[in-house]
Amino acid sequence: MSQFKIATWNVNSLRVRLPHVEDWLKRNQPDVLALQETKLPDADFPIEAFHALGYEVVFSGQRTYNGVAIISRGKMTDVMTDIPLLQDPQRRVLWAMAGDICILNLYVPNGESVESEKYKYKLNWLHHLDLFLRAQLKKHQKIIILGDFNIAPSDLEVHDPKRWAGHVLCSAPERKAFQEMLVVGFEDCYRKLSPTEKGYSWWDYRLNAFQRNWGLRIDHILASSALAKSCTACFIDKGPRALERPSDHTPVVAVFE
DNA sequence: ATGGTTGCAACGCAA
Repeated sequence: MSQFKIATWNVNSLRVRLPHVEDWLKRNQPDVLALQETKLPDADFPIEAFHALGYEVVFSGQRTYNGVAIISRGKMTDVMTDIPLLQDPQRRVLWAMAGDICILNLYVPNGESVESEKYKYKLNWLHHLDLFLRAQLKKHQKIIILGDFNIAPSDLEVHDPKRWAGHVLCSAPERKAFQEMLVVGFEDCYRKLSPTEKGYSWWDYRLNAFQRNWGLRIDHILASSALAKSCTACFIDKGPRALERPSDHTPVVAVFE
């Protein structure tokens, strides 16, 4: 493999965003694209649209909420849709191998607010993810974790840190859980290549947040140490967020060579 | 910046 281009995009309904995704694939030609919030039951997944563009697909969906998919140029094997020991009816996890690289596509729970039961669910979910990652790192050298983490890892990833201080997506326990992933053996590709740049991947639909650049960087691509060495680029493509009827997230891309 | 918008699907829930 000379070059491997991988991207993540929370599309907030694949039914609505399929034209954007098709157009983006044609223009950007990634080897792998991980999607979150497809909001589609598996029976309704637009398999043919991706085959027509020369891509294989695997997906784990549900009606109305959540749903993840991996779009890949090459065949995928060893597909898993759940974190062991985490009984979760919500479809948020998709693991697959593409060649010798393990891909883990995540739609981490949002948490709603730090007072919410959903926040407890988020932290428990992240704890089980940590256990799973430790186990997988013992078996595999090359792992990429990517998706909507619903965590802004530091104040550098927040347009207005004072307004967000202590709130969900920015709270200390969430940031600790993210930091733990780096400690066990992953690197944040965007931060590795752009140590001080303020780039966001999500902007609220309300109050013209995108036009005002009131955003957060909550969509991430993490690479295991063995792979991170070969990451030559990682960038956020703001283009799709500026289209008519956009997702509230925009794609994040990483290149390995 | 404590209101506001989007998607789903049904007039509320999740983000």
